[in-house]
Amino acid sequence: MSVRHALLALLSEGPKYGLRLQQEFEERTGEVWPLNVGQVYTTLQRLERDGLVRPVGARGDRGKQSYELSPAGQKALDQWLAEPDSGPQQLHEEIYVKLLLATRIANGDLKGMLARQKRAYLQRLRDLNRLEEGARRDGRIDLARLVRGALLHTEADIKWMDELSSERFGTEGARTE
Amino acid sequence: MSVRHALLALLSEGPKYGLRLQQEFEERTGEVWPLNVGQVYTTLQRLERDGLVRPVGARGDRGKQSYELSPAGQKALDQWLAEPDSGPQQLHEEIYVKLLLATRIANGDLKGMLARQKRAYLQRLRDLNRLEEGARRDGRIDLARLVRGALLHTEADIKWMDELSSERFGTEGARTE
DNA sequence: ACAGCCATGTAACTTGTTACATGATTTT
DNA sequence: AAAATCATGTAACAAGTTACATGGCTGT
Repeated sequence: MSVRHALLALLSEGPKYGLRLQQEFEERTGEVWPLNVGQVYTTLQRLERDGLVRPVGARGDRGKQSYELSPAGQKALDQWLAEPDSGPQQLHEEIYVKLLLATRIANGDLKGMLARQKRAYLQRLRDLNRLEEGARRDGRIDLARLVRGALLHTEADIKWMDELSSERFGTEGARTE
Repeated sequence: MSVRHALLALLSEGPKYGLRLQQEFEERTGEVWPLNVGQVYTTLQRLERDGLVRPVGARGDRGKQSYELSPAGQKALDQWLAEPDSGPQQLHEEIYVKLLLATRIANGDLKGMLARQKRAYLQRLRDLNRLEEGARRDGRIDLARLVRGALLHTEADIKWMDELSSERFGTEGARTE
């Protein structure tokens, strides 16, 4: 539901047309979250279907069709902002599944896998750091903040992997007693 | 793609039937990731469609239909395990969108929103801690590990929120100059 | 006139997800 | 025989995502 809400949020600043929404979105998230323009239109349709946005006025300038929040849409946005993040989804991430289940099957080299994974994460850390610097330099502070969040998550993942690495795995771990 | 791969991973230990897959999955992830049995069947169908698993033998015991990995399925699993986690998705999380876009619209009380959000996260932290303890006590170490991961992520999110809170927001922040 | 951008739109597909239906076997 | 449990299956939808089609305007 992220794109839906993102569009609502952008529209809360005033009516905007499709392409503009896409541009503003990418302005903020840029290379770390490219948004296909098509998705903006499909999402707008769905939002309209659900009565959260509505076309405003007739087509303008170059066939531009602006949309605005409906009262229901404003309400939905406020509600979304007010309620804390929805929780358990936190756990549905790929790396958890991968490492957890991998520890069970341990196809040959679990250590190798962990090492590879960690190397990739360290690389990502470096990339993100570079990205953050660049973003700050360019005054793209939304992007910088976003990247900062990704950085912290990546660090957390690395810590998690380290903890996993230092446990005893395999057939004799993973037992009750 | 998490459920798909999880099933592949479970099947790599040997042929299993639908309900059993669901049970083993929940044994490990339990309350933090309930998996509707129906989804196991739909996913199995899709995996079979893609040639990654195949029914093995005829129906047994109580109408049980076991499935096994095809060579292609084994290959897909190995590949998935070998390649590092796919990256940019890291950024598509709801809280990022919410806080980032919220800082722009600042509907009334941004501070309040951050505070509310943080309170919810601290609560989650407590819940997860309790859950982890319980899981360890019950010898459900996969669950414990999973929860541990969620814990670290939650801590990272809190840290992120704290960093955001201590920035200057609103109209005069967020500028290039 | 032609290239290229602006802008909208859509058909198609994927995964996740749920509610519900169905039949077979145990248990009481 | 009724109730509970095991087990499979399906119809339906949401949201994300992409590749492609279309038309209008602008500059050369």
